[in-house]
Amino acid sequence: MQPSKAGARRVTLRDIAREAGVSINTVSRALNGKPDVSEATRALVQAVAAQLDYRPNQVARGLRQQKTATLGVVLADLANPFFAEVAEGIERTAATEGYSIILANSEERQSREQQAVETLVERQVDGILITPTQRSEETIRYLMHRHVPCVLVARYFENLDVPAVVNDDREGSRLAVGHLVQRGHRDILYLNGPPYTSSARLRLQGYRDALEAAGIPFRPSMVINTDARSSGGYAAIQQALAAGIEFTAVACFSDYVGFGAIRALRQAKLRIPEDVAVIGYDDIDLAAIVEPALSTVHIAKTRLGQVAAHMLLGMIGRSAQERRHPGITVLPPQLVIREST
Amino acid sequence: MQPSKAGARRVTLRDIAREAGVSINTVSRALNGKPDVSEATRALVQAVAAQLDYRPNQVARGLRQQKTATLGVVLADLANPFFAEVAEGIERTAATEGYSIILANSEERQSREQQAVETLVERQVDGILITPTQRSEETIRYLMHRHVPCVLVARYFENLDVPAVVNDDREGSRLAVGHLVQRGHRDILYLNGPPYTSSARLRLQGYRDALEAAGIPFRPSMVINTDARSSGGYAAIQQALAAGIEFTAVACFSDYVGFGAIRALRQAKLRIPEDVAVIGYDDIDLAAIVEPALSTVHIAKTRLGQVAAHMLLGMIGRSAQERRHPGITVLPPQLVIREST
DNA sequence: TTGTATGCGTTATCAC
DNA sequence: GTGATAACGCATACAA
Repeated sequence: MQPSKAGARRVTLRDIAREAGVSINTVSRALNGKPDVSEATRALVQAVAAQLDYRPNQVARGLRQQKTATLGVVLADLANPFFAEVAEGIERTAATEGYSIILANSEERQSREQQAVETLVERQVDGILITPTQRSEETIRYLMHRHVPCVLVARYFENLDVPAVVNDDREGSRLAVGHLVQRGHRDILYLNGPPYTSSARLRLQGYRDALEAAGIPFRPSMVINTDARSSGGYAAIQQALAAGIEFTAVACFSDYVGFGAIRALRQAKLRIPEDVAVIGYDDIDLAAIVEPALSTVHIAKTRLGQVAAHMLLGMIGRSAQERRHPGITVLPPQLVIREST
Repeated sequence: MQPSKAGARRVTLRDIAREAGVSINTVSRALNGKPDVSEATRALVQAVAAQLDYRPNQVARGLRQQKTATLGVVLADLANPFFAEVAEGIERTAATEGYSIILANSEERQSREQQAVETLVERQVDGILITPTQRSEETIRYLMHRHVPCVLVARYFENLDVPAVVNDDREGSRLAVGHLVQRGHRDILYLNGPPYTSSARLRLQGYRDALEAAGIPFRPSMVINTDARSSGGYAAIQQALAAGIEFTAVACFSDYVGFGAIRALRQAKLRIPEDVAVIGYDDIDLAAIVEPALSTVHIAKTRLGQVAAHMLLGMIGRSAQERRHPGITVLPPQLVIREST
């Protein structure tokens, strides 16, 4: 018997059944380790299945069982190492638990996010992990309305009762700025991220907390909004320098912003950390590699993904009504002091 | 009528049919824009569908049509910005063409790669994009044997007739090293990547090409193998320094390796580029941001993904026999000179 | 123009 | 233990 000629139809349970001389569902139960099937026939069926190189059709199985063993993942920016690492964590635990992931990239755009979520629903994913754009709550409400298990990652909505796994952004930022204060800095610039994200708002709040704790008055002129890209950090520093703002340290929304800031600072012939200290946030792996190595706040990014995936899997396990909200899990950030402060 | 109570069953064609007072397949053709359905009933059906917030079940559709509109993507290292950007390109064109992607991460391990591919086959993906670990050809052969359309990305097998989209690694490396030569360097260290990958082998070859073109004898002692991580670049430089190898420039397998090299060089109080020039490969976005900005070879990573996805989609369009191999597409690299050379 | 019947590959519910 | 039979939701060949 020639296995799979050109354009060969895929082998199904029916083929095995015919070959083994048993019924189609005996094959099914034999292969799925169900009871009530003699060891003899089970062995026979398994042998035939192996010989024919049988692979179960998960699409058919998904239709029948109303369960696809698939998780939807929609990320705000796949090209950003932060999200890529989160994705890595998600993928790993999903794979370990026998789930596949369908990945979508919203590129921080509400329309793409909405589109992605609708596609995932149509594809009957068992649950969705999402780093929301936060430009609108619509998408999340839609998911809740359709009773699709959902966990927010890295960002969350204060006014929406949806499970989430986040880093303690406020605390992390407080740590970072507190560190600067401890080093004797009082004129600390803050390069903020997109204010529509919970992470940006909370990190800004942490900055204020740290100032307040040190008795340093908060000055709105010391915070500059950026787009969270390194070019944003670069532009912000140039802007601050041009405006004649005096500062000896700069705390950044992210490492990327920090890299841009460092670049602008250096071009202005300022030494780091002697003239100006710089601290980032996220601790992407390049932060440790760059010269000077960037002080920052470590987020366990892979872990974030893993924890979120486990939480979602837990929700999927139980039925709709007993599916109590697991609430918000907050992972502790960690200050990492390197060379830039 | 209350749309979706708690634990509501999903609305199907049958529900629309009942509500609209027509048959189930009239609904199907009305919704799918098929001909032979009066405009009146089509309008009615669409109205009812909208009112019930109907979403087609793509799993059922996939089973019926033997086509899932899904692409499998298996990446060697999701956390690596290079692959993340490739993934971004793939995802974007897939989404544009109405396809979803199931993402798997092989982490450069043969066992995970094999596992991933088998899962994708079971899930009936219409085709697979893969950056092979190249530790074994087994996986690819398996795919060919099963007649699953497949395109290799960024790496390829010289002895296997499989479509691929790659960067011209040999030419890119030749460009990079040629640039170093032109700057007057003759003692050029080469930090090699994992030799089992086609990209590493070809880039090493490009290094030799450039030396030969300049009449500089190749010395095996000038090439040091690394694991392609920045720590590898760091260690390689330390090793070279300790061994007393003399060099005025170092060409690297990747930007990551270059970053590590720069770090080691600086710790040894060597100035860049005055004492030692460094050039990378890939042009990940951080290369431009870092101080000194890294000279490198640009690969159109997103484009790589887009082209590969389009090629795969083209293969999926045609039937198995008329599906001639589209061959190997080679994208031109581009030398980017910044501050490190 | 519309409805009926069948099947995609699988699992589950029943008889035997 | 095992085997018919139905059903998951949809699309299609065919009948009306």
